[in-house]
Amino acid sequence: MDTTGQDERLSTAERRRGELLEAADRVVLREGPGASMNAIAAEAGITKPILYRHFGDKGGLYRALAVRHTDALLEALRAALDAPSERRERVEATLDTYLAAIEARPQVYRFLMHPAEDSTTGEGAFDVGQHSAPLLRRLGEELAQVIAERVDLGPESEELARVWGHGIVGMMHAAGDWWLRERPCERAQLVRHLADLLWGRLAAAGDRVGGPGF
Amino acid sequence: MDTTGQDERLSTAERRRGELLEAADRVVLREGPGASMNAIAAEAGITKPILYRHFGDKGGLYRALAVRHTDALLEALRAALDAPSERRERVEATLDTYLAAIEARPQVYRFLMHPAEDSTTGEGAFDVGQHSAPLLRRLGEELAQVIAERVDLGPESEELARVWGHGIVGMMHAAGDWWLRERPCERAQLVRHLADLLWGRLAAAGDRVGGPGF
DNA sequence: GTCAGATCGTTACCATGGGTAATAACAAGT
DNA sequence: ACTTGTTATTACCCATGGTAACGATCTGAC
Repeated sequence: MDTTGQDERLSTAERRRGELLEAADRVVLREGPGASMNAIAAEAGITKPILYRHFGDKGGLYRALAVRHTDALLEALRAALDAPSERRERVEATLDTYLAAIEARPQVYRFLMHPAEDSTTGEGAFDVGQHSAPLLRRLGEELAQVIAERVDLGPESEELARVWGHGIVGMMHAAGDWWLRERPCERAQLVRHLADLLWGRLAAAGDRVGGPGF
Repeated sequence: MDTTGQDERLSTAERRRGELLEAADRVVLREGPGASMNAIAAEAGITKPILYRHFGDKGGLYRALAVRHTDALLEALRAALDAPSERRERVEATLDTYLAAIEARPQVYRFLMHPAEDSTTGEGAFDVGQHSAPLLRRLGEELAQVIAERVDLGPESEELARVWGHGIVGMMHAAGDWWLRERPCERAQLVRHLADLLWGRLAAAGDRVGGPGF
């Protein structure tokens, strides 16, 4: 990713926009999603109105930021999804890619998923247009498409694929979120556990002594 | 009639707290999670400082509200989880209970899960202490416990159960969220699709023509 | 040279909304 | 009646998103 290099054929406005986004990124990474527009403007060496000229409102800025990171993550996931290996391996690779990403940059992840975080002064923190849902929905749709394209699911293929796409993404997200907080095991282990779940081990497992199992 | 309305002789702090919570509930249901403390106070027939005396800050109020609804939902889920039927049936009943709940009261659901919503004036909307994660984590832990208690998972039982608990809850949540937005099918159908996913149908399905499947 | 007009930028300001003194009613115990 | 503790109110602080009005600067045309 050549974010910093001086791009040749870009209008000054586009260049500026990129610079502003990077400044915003730094601030958000440092201060969390509650970063104020003033702080971002200061980091960029300018003042608020310019930010508003470029991004409309705070939601616009955050959306631009989110899109940027989401694109990067999606690209990585697509690579894992498109690898020429067996299905189980592919699923594990995808899960691992996602988890590795959120492990490597938890701040970015928290920004994308959990808009608010601190409440030092008196405001709580801003959500600004709910960018978490877009990311998850995008991932869900993407996965649904891959499933629909490649897995033979009979007549209800389309519908099933979408349900599964969103379901699996949600599973990955929730498990990852919990794992990131508690770190109860290695990443590889988590990946195996989740793949096992997807592979129907819950259905296959026997009941425990004392009654019918879940 | 003075400000409080029809109160006989009931000045207990707990009663008041309950009344305030109900007023807050009405406002949040009407105006969404972005409801201001002033609005809530007005609905309750009192003023801000009283709310702050009772709940500390906005996060406290919203947390109290969330706990209340979460408790109700959890109770319903526990009933489905504890039914004396077979595992698959139980899983379907639990999924259906959850989905029926969010279908019946989407406003409540959105409040619990998606803190922000509108941005009429100029602020975006407040998250206030992230009450969505607590709900999901609580559900995840609860389910993990049920799984660990009743399913025989071998040596890693504990760990597996927690991963699965959070994973399944996340799957349910994400799929439900998407379903609620797009309504692509009947609830029963969604339940079946999700249960199928949990039952390993993804692993069992064949590849589509043209290459290895996901 | 100088003037019109986009850009790019700043200061000063508004409105909203969370949160908190300072203070007023008012009940009861003495 | 005097004190005391609870309850509620008014009036305020202050941070933040968002904007209007104004200034600087660079470009090309005449």
